[in-house]
Amino acid sequence: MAEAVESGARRGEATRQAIELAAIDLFAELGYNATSMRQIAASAGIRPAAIYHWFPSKEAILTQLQDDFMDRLEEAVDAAVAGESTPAGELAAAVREHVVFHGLHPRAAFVTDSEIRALSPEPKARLIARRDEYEGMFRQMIERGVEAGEFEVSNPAVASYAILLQCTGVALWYDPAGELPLEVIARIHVELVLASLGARRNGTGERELKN
Amino acid sequence: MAEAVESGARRGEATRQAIELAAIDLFAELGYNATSMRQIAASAGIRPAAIYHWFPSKEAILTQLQDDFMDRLEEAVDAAVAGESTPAGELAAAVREHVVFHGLHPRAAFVTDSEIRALSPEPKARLIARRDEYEGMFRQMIERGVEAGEFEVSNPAVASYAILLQCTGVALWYDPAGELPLEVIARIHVELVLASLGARRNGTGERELKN
DNA sequence: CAGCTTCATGAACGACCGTTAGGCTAGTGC
DNA sequence: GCACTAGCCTAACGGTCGTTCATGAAGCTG
Repeated sequence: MAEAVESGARRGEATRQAIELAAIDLFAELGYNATSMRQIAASAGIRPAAIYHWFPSKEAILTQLQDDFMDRLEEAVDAAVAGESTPAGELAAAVREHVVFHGLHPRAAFVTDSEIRALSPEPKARLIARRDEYEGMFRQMIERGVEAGEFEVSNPAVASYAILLQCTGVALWYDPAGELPLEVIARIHVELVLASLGARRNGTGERELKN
Repeated sequence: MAEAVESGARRGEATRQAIELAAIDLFAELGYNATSMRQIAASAGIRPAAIYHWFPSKEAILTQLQDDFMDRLEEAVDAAVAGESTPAGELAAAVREHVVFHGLHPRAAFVTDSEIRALSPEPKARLIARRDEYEGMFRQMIERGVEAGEFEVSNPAVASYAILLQCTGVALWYDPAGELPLEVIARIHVELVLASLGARRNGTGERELKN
């Protein structure tokens, strides 16, 4: 017994995860540039030099976190959309999943969003391209909804920006210990989004408006 | 004649403005923590030590910029709302002005929003309180609109978060050289917001939906 | 011109940064 | 038991940071 992590113990891959967890919390709280490798190491229970056994640089930690977040976000939203057949149904499912995912991983979401500018040109361009592609998925759902007569909106691009901004922002204010469960918050956002697009409320699987 | 700013010239208050302008651009582009006093000084055409004649610290520059932005934003929105008589009219005017103001001052908006965490506890609490108060103004307009039967919304607090996030986000993507004029973007957001709240389109001064 | 204030300078301080070099040690493969 | 590697360490590197200090030119006041 007693495999407890002692001072100086070797933990292998567990160390890598400890580094990532420490980095996500510190980056989210202090910002990437205000966080030092020494802080990350201390929070992970190792010495600064040990980080370089797992990551080639500080920036590599950041890009790893951001790539992981985008991977899992895209996977979750793709899966949610796959079960729908109409543009309105797809968008409702995508919005719901986007909100829930951001509520479950607020720090990773925040770090991915707000630390884009901390990246050097190449990874920066890569991440921006990924987010543009993700936004394009929402815009296309809106455009298809307009063509199908399900939505009525002046400008699908502006609408997609507005939708993603308000839903992503849930990561900024949602409190797991607060009054509103995440599922309720997600449902409210689906209502707001569909209403903003002038969606008819018929057969999209939506519940009643009143609480 | 020739009062041109030479190397080593004394510019008095103009130096203060040069520092603020340089800081706003650099903070917005690189982030507060990634921007050095030496960069600000170089961009303002002075030596680092001269900054300390106008500001007691680096953080004081940031708080000055943030306070100025909030002052002018509140003033602009208050003035816009003052001319309206119904909750829906007030909210429409507030959204319009909020969007326009953020489109006109995107860097200041971005610095105010995203560098809250760079502040030390006391100024941080002050700025958060100010933003909470500003958000409360929007929430109250929504609540009054619900009471007056003009809006239909599950949760006014969540709605106000959603509205402010999508409108504030305009500062992140609006391009003055792009296709859409700021006034059009503002109008689209008024449409989206009013629609999301289930507002009736009667006598709120709104134009037609199409185009 | 004398005295004072304003505005800016060059030089330097101690602190902390990301990163690296090199060594120790526990565990594995033979 | 011996070589080898993975994992982590201590120590230190060169560099940059925010800030301070002493100094002085320029301009106002009398």
